[in-house]
Amino acid sequence: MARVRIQDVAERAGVSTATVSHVINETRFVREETRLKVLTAIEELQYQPSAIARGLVTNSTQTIGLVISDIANPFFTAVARGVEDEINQYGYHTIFCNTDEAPQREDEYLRLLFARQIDGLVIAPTGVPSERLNRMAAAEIPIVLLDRQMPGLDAPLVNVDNKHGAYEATRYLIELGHRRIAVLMGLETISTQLDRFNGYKQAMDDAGLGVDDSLVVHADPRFSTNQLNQVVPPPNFLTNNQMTPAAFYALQALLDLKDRPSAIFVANNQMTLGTLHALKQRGLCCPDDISLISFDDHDWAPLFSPPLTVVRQPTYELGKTAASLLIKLMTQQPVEPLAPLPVELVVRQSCTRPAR
Amino acid sequence: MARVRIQDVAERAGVSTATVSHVINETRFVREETRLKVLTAIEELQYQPSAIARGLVTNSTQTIGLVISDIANPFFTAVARGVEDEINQYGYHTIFCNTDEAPQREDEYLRLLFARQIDGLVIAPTGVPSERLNRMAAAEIPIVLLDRQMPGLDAPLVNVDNKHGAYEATRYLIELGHRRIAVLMGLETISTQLDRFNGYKQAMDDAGLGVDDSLVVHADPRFSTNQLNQVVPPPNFLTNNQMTPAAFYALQALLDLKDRPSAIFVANNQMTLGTLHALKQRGLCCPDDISLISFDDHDWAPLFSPPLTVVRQPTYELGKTAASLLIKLMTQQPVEPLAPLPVELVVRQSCTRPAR
DNA sequence: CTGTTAGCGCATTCAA
DNA sequence: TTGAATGCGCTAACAG
Repeated sequence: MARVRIQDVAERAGVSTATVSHVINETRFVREETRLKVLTAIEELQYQPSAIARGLVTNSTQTIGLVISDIANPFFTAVARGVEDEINQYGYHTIFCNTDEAPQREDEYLRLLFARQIDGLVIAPTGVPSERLNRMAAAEIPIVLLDRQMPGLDAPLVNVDNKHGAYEATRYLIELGHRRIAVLMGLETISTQLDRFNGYKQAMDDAGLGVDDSLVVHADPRFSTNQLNQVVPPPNFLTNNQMTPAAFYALQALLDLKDRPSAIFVANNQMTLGTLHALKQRGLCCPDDISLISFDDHDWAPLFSPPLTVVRQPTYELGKTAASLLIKLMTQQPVEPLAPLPVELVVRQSCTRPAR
Repeated sequence: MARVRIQDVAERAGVSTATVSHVINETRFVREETRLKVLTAIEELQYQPSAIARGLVTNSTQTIGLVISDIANPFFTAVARGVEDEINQYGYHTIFCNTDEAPQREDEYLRLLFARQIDGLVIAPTGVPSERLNRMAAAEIPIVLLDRQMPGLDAPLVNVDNKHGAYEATRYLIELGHRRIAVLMGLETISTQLDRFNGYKQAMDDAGLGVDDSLVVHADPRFSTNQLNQVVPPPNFLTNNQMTPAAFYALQALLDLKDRPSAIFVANNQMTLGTLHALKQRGLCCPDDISLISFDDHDWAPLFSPPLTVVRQPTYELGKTAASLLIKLMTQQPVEPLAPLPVELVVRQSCTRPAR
């Protein structure tokens, strides 16, 4: 079944293709009578204009790219849904790209998105400087940075108040009486992780505690499962996200410490999962043996044992806001810098006063 | 900065556009010397062929559509990631569409996907007969049904063994000694839900228990929060998925029963969340007051209180398989019907022998 | 071994 | 108030 073209409609309606085009796009006046003829023909033929052909001539595809780390990461699925919902209202479609934090994958996706002539881009960059991203900016493709800063790139950023959230989390622990507070961080190239570390540091400094380097743990997703197999049997995770096992392994040394910390601040939800499994495997009880507070809430958190105390961030809104900003950029509306979205401490039961 | 075109490359390399096209696509022999000239020009100009223009002439876009209910549903995010990973290996991109189970949204998305000339479609249909979907099939767009059957549509289905999984879950409860076993189902238009109900029914029948209609609960997502506001204060869910509150409300009558069931089989993960919140709000303890088994596992499940006993389904593989089937369809390879993917009972601690 | 040219399906300028 | 003709950037005959 061959595709119905605009010319088929024109012939059936007894008009020119120009007229058909104009009634479809409402781009110049057409006499009501002929307009109806055209509309009827369209209906009868079930005509659907080709977005491809249209894109070629208008130089716009009504498509945006969304480059994130991993759609299976609950944080990003909520964000993605926010982007999608907002952008759809304006007739745009989204191409999803999972980088898994690999700069090379990021680059490859950007190449493809450019080839596909996207009208705009929302990206949570891996953080590694990207020549291609700069070129896209130079080619005047509207870009919005999502969640993470990208030094050297002149694009608006939509993020949450990471530093403040981390500060509040840490201060909460301090107020409960904790002194030895560990922090579990992910990749340092990600500005979000740095911001959260700085919030932690500030709170420790403000309390006169300072940062004990032995309590700062970095989870490295490249540190694969195999390397520690002999030491600790790895739990089976369904997700193929490397951040979770990385956290699991990174924590082993910390938990081996004679002078174990009494509390830990975990800087994202994927690492929280690894942390909980590590505690469980050692038979450590949270919060009795160790208090736990983590960044990012979700619907399951209150059902955990114990219910998780978290810093909640407005994930869905983050996505919506980024998309809405991109719309403005794409329609040449003025855009001013945005304040970070507020976060909120949600106290449940995974933190308690330290023993003794 | 104007876009670099194939002609710019041709001029710079001192050849025709045809030659440039052929070295890019390796579609006819080009003398090594000229080939290098072209490659150099491409490199120097940072030339990126326009996928749009190419699509117009080749009548293929290297894009597929993925129509699901909600990317924020953990089941579908895993599936989506599977589809994405597989399809990317073959150079295809994915446009995601969330129907939220609304036939109207489904229709609108299908319209847009058709306009965008997708090369193939993976769809978990709402189940409502779709004229447009049939037309797409008639237009010979390769289609793979994901997870759910669509009567009247001649397209291969990739699903899991829902009936068997539900059977095993129910039999497990029966073997524990339960007699009054409730089932919580979602929309009846979704074949998956029906299959699971049938598995439940079969197990009950085989055990000589039969199905007690008062223990069959249907969660209806259209039954919005407002309608029961006065009766029960709704919990605040972060997700905007309606299935979760729907389950929460649907369960109220069941839990009000004088002769409450001693166990419940919940037919998907979104409803499990609502169920757990409903139990929690009433101060009902699982598994002491009521045993719970549900369909679909995830990484958080073992960390719950209690750790959830579930029927695990291979979500990621489901997506991969669907995509791989679509690839075959799109490349005219022969395709034979696929057996449902196997599921697995994962026993944790949310089920116990009934009291007394 | 390479170049010329005709469209792909549409929006849009210029004429009428 | 409408039509004819041009070209978006590319691939694929056809020609040489």
